Amino acid sequence: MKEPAIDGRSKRARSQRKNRRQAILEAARPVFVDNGYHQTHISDIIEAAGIARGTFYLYFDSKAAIFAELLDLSLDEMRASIVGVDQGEDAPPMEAQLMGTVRRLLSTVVSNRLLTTFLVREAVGLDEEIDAKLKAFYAELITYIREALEEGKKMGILRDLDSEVGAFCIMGTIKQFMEQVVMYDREVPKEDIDRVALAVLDFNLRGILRS
Amino acid sequence: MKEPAIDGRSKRARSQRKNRRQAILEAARPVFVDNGYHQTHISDIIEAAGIARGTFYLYFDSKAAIFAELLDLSLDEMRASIVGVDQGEDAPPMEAQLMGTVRRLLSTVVSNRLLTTFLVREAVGLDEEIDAKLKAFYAELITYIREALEEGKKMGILRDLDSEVGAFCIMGTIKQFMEQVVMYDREVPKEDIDRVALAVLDFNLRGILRS
Amino acid sequence: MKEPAIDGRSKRARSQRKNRRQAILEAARPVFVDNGYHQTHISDIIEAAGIARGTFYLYFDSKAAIFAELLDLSLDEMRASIVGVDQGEDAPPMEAQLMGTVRRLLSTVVSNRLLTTFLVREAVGLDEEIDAKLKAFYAELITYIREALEEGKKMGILRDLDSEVGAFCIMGTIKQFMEQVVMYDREVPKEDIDRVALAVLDFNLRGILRS
Amino acid sequence: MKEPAIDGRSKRARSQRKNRRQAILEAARPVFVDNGYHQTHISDIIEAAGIARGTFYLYFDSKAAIFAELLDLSLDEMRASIVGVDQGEDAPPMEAQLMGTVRRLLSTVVSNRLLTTFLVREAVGLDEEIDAKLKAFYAELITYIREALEEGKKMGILRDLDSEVGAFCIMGTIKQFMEQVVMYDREVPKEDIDRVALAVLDFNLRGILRS
DNA sequence: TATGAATGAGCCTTCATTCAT
DNA sequence: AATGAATGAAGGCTCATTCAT
Repeated sequence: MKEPAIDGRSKRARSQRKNRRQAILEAARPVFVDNGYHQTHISDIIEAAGIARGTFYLYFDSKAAIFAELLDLSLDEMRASIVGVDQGEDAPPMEAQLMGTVRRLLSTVVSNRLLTTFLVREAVGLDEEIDAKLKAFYAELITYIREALEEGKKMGILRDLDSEVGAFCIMGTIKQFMEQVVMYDREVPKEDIDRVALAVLDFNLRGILRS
Repeated sequence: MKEPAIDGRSKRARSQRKNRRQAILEAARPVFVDNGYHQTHISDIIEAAGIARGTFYLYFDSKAAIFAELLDLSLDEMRASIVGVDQGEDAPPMEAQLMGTVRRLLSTVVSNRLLTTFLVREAVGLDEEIDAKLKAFYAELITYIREALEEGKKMGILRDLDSEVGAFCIMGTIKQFMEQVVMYDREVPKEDIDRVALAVLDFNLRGILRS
Repeated sequence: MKEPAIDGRSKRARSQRKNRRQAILEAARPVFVDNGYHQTHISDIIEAAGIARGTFYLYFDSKAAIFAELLDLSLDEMRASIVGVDQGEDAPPMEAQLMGTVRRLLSTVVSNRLLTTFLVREAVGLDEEIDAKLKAFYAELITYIREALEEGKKMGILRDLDSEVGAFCIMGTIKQFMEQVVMYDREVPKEDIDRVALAVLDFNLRGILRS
Repeated sequence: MKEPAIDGRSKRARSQRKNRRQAILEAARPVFVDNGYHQTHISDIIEAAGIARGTFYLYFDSKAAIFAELLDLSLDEMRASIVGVDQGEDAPPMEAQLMGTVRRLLSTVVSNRLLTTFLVREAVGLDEEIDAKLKAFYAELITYIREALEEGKKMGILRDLDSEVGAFCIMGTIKQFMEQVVMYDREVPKEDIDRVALAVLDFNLRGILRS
């Protein structure tokens, strides 16, 4: 008869613990984005989260730890916006799929400026571990693009270009798009996004030369 | 007869002063590149330069100041590797000029990894002033590219794309190239550079689609 | 008929409370001995005792309080191993009594290393109150010895030495013995103890000079 | 011609540096003695030394480091007050030599209460390294005493006792003497010291029994 | 001009204790 | 009585900058 009480308490506790963690994470994110990693102090985070100094350390090991976690969350959100190209028979045409991916990616970027800021401005050169994560993420992305390119070549859709170089060029156009979004932090209307996403895709598909 | 002597002396003094500054700058650059801005301490710089602590502050106002100056130098080197597209009558064809610029740019990047590291990894989010400089540089570059694109369109060489988007896409491919160079800091043979430079140019000109 | 029940309940409660206290004390002792006062944290104690943080403070006012209590227990155990020298007519000879005391003391020390560690290594310079307790205990011991010495002199058994100095010298030999035991925390066989106890007694009785 | 100037400067600097170190050490010693290691904060030391926080760290790596150095100094002072027993032919009689050593030791102890406090009250259980130093010192001392005892036995001056036990008993009487001095920190007149030193020596030589 | 000793604001982290449940 | 999340004071150490020589 005691068990349920204990369970209840600990369940509540566990849930609250999760909430608290979540709340601190959410409070910390904009602080990091606004001030940068080095100019963000634990004081800023706990003030934003409305908690005491010690409380912070109940949930996170260190400043680096909470930052790494935020970065992971961001990377996962980005990953989720990319889905593998479907190569099945009835799959939509490759071009449409790529368009979808680019559009989704750019949408994610635009609708989550905090995340983007992390990826392009904050998380570089801070820490071995953090650097490694970013590097891995980008490598992952480039591999994904390269494989899509090779598949496209095999299918005869794409011309015979250097997949490696092609992949990082595409990667570059996407990252630059992210930069632009972060840099001019005005609201971007949906139509604009669509227009730009299309233009970026168009650029990548056909280049700048008059055919 | 004294005046000239004095002049001479002060000229020599001024020149020595300039040399000293230069020497400190050159000593500091690799330190910043290797350790990153925050992990570079004044101690590291003065040790590398072989000067005393106080001496450093005779030549530079602060750590941020010497960094900003190094950044400026880097940006100028980059600028020097880009020359305006010649629109005169006897000018070489636009395509050749663009190719030349890209090739020069990538060469500069490769032959000066320190500089590149600065631009892509170090100088971001450190300081309002520094950020502004970088932002201005990239804006400048994008403007330059956009104008070249518009010129190309007017001349009928380029197709009718969104110059704005086209410009930042090209910018993105170049920056990504820089990243790759920095990331894999192995020696890159000249032929490889040329090959990749060509591939990047090709990508930008023709995209990935089979025509 | 209710009253007794209530009494019974509260008696049981009181008894449980006492048990809990006892359990915490016993759990804390080895922790303090192993880690030292400052390296022992409340976390260590409650983990060892299997109780919650708050529970600890239901039974003890503070870390210093539980430590002081442990020290008191240790001191009492030590005191119990010393009994007054019997000066009655049919009492065993003084020498035998002293021998007994020393032997008992050393035995206590050896069989209770935790206790000993407390007395010689931990409980020094921590706290005014704790220091005072130790000081009082040792003063008590010295007084006891001094009085025994004076009695011995009166009885003509002992030579005419400075009782004060003699007392603290004996005290010193005992404490050093304790140190040795603590320092080399290997198991010491009973015979060894006896041999060393005898040697210590012999030293104190006859000194080192060839008579 | 520059060399002397530089030398002069650096010599002065080095000398001042030494003085500063010395000054900080001397300022820190009583602070440690009065407050104990854990209750001594860097703030206390720099206040006592009249220096800034950072200055402290120019001369010492950490709080533990300055403490260890003070301990070393104390141990060396103690060592210096002990000289090997001279076993040459014309050497003064062994007994006189021992008496000299004991007297010197006790004198050192009395005239340097700070030092003694370190040895008996402060430097225990603080730190692996510090503990090791103390342990080594006492082991050294015991070895010294034991060898002297064995020599004495060989020479027929001392009776056939257990040298090991004898050594630590003597050690114990000395340490206890130190304790007493520290505990009652009143001024002790020279005659008293001599009287007590004699009494301690007498105790160790002849024990308490009427021969 | 050059030196390098001195400065001190600032920051992360720990941990004994409290208190709402 | 028991729990454990929350608290916040406190402290050791760093490092860019200053300044007397």
